[in-house]
Amino acid sequence: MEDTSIKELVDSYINLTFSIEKNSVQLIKGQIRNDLTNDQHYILRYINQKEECTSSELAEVFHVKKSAITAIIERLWKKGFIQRTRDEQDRRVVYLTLTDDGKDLFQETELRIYQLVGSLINQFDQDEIEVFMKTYEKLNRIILATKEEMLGE
Amino acid sequence: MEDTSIKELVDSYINLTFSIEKNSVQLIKGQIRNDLTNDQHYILRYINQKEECTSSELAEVFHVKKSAITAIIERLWKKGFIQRTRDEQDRRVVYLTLTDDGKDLFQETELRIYQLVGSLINQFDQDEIEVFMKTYEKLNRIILATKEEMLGE
DNA sequence: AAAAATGGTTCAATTGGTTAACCATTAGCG
DNA sequence: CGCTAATGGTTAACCAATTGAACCATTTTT
Repeated sequence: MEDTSIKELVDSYINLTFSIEKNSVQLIKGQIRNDLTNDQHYILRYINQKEECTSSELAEVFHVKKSAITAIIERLWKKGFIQRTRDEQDRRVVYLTLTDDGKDLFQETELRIYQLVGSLINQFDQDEIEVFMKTYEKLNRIILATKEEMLGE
Repeated sequence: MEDTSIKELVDSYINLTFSIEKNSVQLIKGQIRNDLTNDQHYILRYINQKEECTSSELAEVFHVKKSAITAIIERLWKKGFIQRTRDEQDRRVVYLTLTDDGKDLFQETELRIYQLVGSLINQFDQDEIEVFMKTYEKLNRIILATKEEMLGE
């Protein structure tokens, strides 16, 4: 492949990614209760699907420092969506879980997000979806590999 | 398609998107000078490729309020990357352009981002890329249409 | 000429992020 | 055993990004 077409390809990819990302964020925000941000919902999701979830784990998955997680958890805790329980075996550890309120809010919001994303996906046909997801997964693997390579494992 | 497989599909899509997005942001951040954020670079890019760029336009494209743009532009202006010139025809309007420093910084950073994205894309073969980009474009169109539909055109 | 709309800015408040210092607790090792 | 790492989490100072509301200056509309 010559340089010009690679250049154009990268160009399209960057522009498409930008557009899809910005507009998706907006669409998702439309499904989330007004006093919660998208990332706050994603954090509820992560805690919900984890058996035992800690701040350190969240910091790693969300690619931010632990102190940032502390602040976010504090806000969600103040709103009554999250519980903190100390591990009695290792008293440094604090486990995060959703309260009943937190679970209710999460389920309700998640349903709406699933309906939204489902309605987007439904506009593609089976073949398209399969091929796309396969490449999308490969892209994910390549990005992860590149990241580990660049940031030193 | 039955509900369970749609549910799984939406699940994979959401998780993949999350992972790709978070990790891409990190990779891109690695290509950008330390005193600039990713979005600041994207704003330099947008201004660079536009003939005449205004705050209102940026606010629309980046899906934030004009006051947020004012703040970002102010920071970029303080660093000497951006110029503001009043339109003498319509004295309400302020045109944004890159200074020479801004252009230099932008070109240099953009080159590194293109190399990064190019190296990712190069790990796919021609067919994969073509099919993926086609579906990716369709996804973009569908998201835009859905957005207009939901937010009332 | 008066009223409405437009393009930008300012300001207070909230959220999210970093760095650095710190506390409590546990793990490792001579 | 006891001192030193290391670990998990919090706190505080600081900055960037964002919103909403009020506002200024300048067109546009009526």
